[in-house]
Amino acid sequence: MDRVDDILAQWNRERPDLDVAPMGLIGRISRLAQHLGREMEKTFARHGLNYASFDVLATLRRSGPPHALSPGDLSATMMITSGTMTNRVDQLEKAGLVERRLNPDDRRSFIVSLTEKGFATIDAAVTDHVATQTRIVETLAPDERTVLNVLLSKFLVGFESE
Amino acid sequence: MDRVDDILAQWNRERPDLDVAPMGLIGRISRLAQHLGREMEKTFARHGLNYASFDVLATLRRSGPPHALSPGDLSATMMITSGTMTNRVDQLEKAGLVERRLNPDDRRSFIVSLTEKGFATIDAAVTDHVATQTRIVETLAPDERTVLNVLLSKFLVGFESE
DNA sequence: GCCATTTCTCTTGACGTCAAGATATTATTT
DNA sequence: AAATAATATCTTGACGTCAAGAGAAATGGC
Repeated sequence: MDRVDDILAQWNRERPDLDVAPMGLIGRISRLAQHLGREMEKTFARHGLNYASFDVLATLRRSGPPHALSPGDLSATMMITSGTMTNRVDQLEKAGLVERRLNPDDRRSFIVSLTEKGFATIDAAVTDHVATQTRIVETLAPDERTVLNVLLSKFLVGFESE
Repeated sequence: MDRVDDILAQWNRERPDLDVAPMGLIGRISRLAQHLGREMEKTFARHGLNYASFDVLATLRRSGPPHALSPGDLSATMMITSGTMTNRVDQLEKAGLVERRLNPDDRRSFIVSLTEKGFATIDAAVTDHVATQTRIVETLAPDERTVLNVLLSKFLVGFESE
């Protein structure tokens, strides 16, 4: 029994002609994402980051050596527009966590690469981040997490294949 | 196999010391919420609304007659700050969808109520919205939706009880 | 009854995002 | 070789959100 149940009960009373069960499923995912996001932000803040900057640094870090990608490559995995990517890189460059270099092969584009400071920052942050996440998912039993992952993945593939 | 799996594989290669399974679960919920949100916005736009305005109108509508609540009551169910609520009501008032009236019982607060136009707008929008949601969740079989709901609810309660 | 505290809403300034368009470069066609 | 189309990034202006704090009114303790 969560707050979404209350919302559905209200709809059933006021609009009995509607089958609002799908609203429950989608509402739970949305609200959960909101709660999770806020919890994650706390961890990021401890390292002087926010979700946006963590996302960029993490993508560079996990891409492996030489920890450098173009803005286009970066935004491909991030569900954001090019303008947003420009802004994110600007902030990180000011903070000295990444560098923008010319791409010798294509002068339209740049290469965004982790600095030493950026590498150290993201390595510490991601360690902390995983610890936070591990604590959070302990609400669910291991086999529940497995089932949840399978269902979410199936749901997600429907969007990503479009 | 979704894009989150690719991300986890990268982390396993670059940071084998970390157990990133929790990141998969949380990442899927976040990405799904983002996809779902964008899909919902399309429906709202057809009725001249966005997520923010739909949310307010829907809360007033499902609260039942007289379809009126204070800004405080409204924001209690909406996970937003008071400043955000002020802005939302301002926009809706400009559009003629809600009215702000004095609360005779407490002169610190107002009563936000649906106008006739607001009522008609949200009734049409929510009908359309539920249709969209119904289509979206059809990716999953009915019993899969049931299981997913139970697990998400359990996860959600952990946050809401804090 | 009075004062401190709490409650409720609004204001301000900053931030992250997006859509649309501008600019520069590369790729393709003719 | 020139003209056209496609690509990669950045710029601009608008929007929604939040945190922090202000102002007004209600509440509780003395």
